[in-house]
Amino acid sequence: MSASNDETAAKAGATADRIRDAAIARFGQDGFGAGLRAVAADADVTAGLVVHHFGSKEGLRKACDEHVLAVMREQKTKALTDGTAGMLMAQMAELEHYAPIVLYLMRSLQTGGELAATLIEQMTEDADAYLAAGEAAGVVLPSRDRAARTRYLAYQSAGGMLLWFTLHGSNTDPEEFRKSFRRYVEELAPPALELFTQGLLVDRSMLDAFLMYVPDPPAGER
Amino acid sequence: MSASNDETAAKAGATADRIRDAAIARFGQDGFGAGLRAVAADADVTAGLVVHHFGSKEGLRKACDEHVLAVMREQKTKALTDGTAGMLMAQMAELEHYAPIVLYLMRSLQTGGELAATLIEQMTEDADAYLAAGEAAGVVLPSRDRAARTRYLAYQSAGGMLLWFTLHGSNTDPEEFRKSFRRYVEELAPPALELFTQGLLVDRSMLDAFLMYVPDPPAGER
DNA sequence: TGCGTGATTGAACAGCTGTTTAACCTGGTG
DNA sequence: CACCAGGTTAAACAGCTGTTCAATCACGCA
Repeated sequence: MSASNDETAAKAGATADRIRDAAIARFGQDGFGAGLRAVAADADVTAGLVVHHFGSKEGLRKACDEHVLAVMREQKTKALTDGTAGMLMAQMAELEHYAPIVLYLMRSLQTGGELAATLIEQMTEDADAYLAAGEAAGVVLPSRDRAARTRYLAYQSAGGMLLWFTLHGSNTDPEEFRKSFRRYVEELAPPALELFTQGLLVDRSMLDAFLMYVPDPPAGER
Repeated sequence: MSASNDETAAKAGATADRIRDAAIARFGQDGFGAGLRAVAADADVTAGLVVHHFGSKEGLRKACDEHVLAVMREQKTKALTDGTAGMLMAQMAELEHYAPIVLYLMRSLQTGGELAATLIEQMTEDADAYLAAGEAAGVVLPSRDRAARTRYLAYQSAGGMLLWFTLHGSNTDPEEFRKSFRRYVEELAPPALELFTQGLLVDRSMLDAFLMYVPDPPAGER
């Protein structure tokens, strides 16, 4: 009894999960404008069953968001960085298995919304901790406004990646997505590291010129 | 005769232009999923007239792209930079008048497509010339791979701005858009200039570590 | 064995989409 | 004046959208 109970519950949950996973993949590939019937067909069910399980299309997307968020939290513990360049590669390799979820995240960033805000908020928190540790260890230079610098770096790196995939991403094939991701890192990591290492300008004149227009961030109002 | 001829032609062209401008504004605010009837209503015409003038929705978008591109080219001559911080402000102030076009460009970046690719290509070219001039003038540090660095900077800055407006942009109101744009520059310009001035890392160890994984960009294959 | 509950389906719904068609109206031309 | 071209409109088209409804099916429970 309990066996068949579990089996039924498992099967029922399996169907809902299958629909959710199909929705994540389909939304990630075609955007959130994809129709319910397309998602349903991917999961070998009917459109009516999708709304039966998730109430509405918005409910389906909310379920997708929550699941992606759960996976992110689960993976976050493993991703505690150590600061070497090899870790970047390792993370990237691991990402390949989670390609649909990464694609969904990219589509969320592209569209906006709560998940996207949460994602970059979490990225900012992680980067802040990472940079603070680096600063304490003496490998990262101190900043006039560390929070502002972290936010800047988070927006730039996430936005740059988003733009890259918006322009060069063959979002239909996860295999192509994997290649595109590797090319992105290979092409943009060297100049990024060079910029982080040596900067761009030879002196402080432009920085000082701009600081004359705006008050010092930590001092002024707010 | 010629007067009424011109008047007729002007009126006819004016209607098509009015539809195009309405489409630019509407697409910029609601995205390219906006319906033809919404665009038509904004221009006080019928949906049928829109397709009569532009053939199809894709034709309408193509006309919008071309017009935006033309405005960009026209404005490009004025925007020849001089390298001071004040020029950034001036450009920004001028942008406020072109808010619908800037919004349309942002939406193009968000959606992808030919215009978006052309936009960042042009940004890259401009930045490359700008950086080369700065390098020659001795205010910009040389790079291991100047093209890669330029591409990196273009993607990062454009993508960061895109992401900013995707998350914080009240894309309905052009007034709100203006405020959002100012806040973006005020919040992100200081850390950007700081990064450009002093870099982020204290030494070359991370750069050297990464360069062990990939061949030197100018030397290796390609 | 029968009851009942939940998964699942197919059909129908109203509303929107881009596009087509026929008619209308206005203004310039022969 | 008649005529034709082109701007403009309202209506209709097929197709898609999310959602609803009734019916069917399978299975656990008493």
